[in-house]
Amino acid sequence: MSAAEVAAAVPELEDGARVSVDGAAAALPAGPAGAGGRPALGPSFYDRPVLDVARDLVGCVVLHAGCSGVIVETEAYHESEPACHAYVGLTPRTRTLFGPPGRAYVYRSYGVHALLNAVCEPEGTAAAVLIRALEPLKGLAAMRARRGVDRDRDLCSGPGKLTRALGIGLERNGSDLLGSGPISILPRPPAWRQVAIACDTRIGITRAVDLRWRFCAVGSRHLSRPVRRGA
DNA sequence: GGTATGATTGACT
DNA sequence: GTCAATCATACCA
Repeated sequence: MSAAEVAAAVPELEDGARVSVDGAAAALPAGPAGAGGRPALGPSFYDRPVLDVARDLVGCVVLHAGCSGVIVETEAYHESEPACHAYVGLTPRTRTLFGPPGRAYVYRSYGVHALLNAVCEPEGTAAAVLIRALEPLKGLAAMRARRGVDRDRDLCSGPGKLTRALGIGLERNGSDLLGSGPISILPRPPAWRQVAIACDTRIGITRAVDLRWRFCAVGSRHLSRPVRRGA
C-alpha cells in the first residue's frame, strides 16, 4: 500500500475539526487490566490504518511506573513513506515495527533520547505512532525529579522529554502495550471524549515533509510546538 | 574499516 | 535565532 493510498483511506481533517471518537470508544478492553485498574486499549485498536490510530490516540492515557499523562500530540509513520525507519525494509532495528500491533517501539534518537512509538497495522506491515507530547496526569513529583524542571508544561512537551519524565528507556522496546507489559495505554477519560484535533506536517524530518500526519489536541498548552495553520 | 545522518533537547546569542 | 552533545544505524569502500 502506498503512502497516498494510506492517506486516502482516512477522511480529511480540517484544522480544529471535531472528530468522532468511535475508534477509541469502540475498541474493546484487552484482557488484563492496566496498572491503574482500568483496562488498556486492546489489539483491535492498533490493528487498523496507522492514521486512524494516530488520530484516535490523542486524548488517551499513557501509564508507566506509576506516572501517567494524556496524549496531546502524535505522528504517524508507515513503511510506504521515506521518513519511516522501516522504509529500508526489515533490519534488526526495524524488527519491532514489522511485528504484531500493540507493542512499543522504542529507539534512540540523536544518540541521546529514547522515543516511544505504538506499533500498528497487521503483523508484517510496518507502521507506528510516535507519541510526541503528554499532559501530565499522575506522578508529577517523580516526573519533576527525573526531568529536573518544575513547570508542568515543560515535563512532557516533546518526545524525548516524555520518555525521560515517565522513566521509559530502550529496554522497553518490543514490550506489550495491551496491559501485560510495563507500559499501558488507556482509553480516553470522559473529559477527553470530545477533544478537537488538528492535523499538521510532521516535525524534525527531512523526507516526506508534506504529509500532514501530525495530530494535536486543539488548544493544548503541552504540545512540543504550536500547530501551524493553513497550507 | 570510515563516515554521514538523524522522528531532539537545552544552552546560549 | 544558532549550535553542540552523542551514538546507533545505514551505507560506502
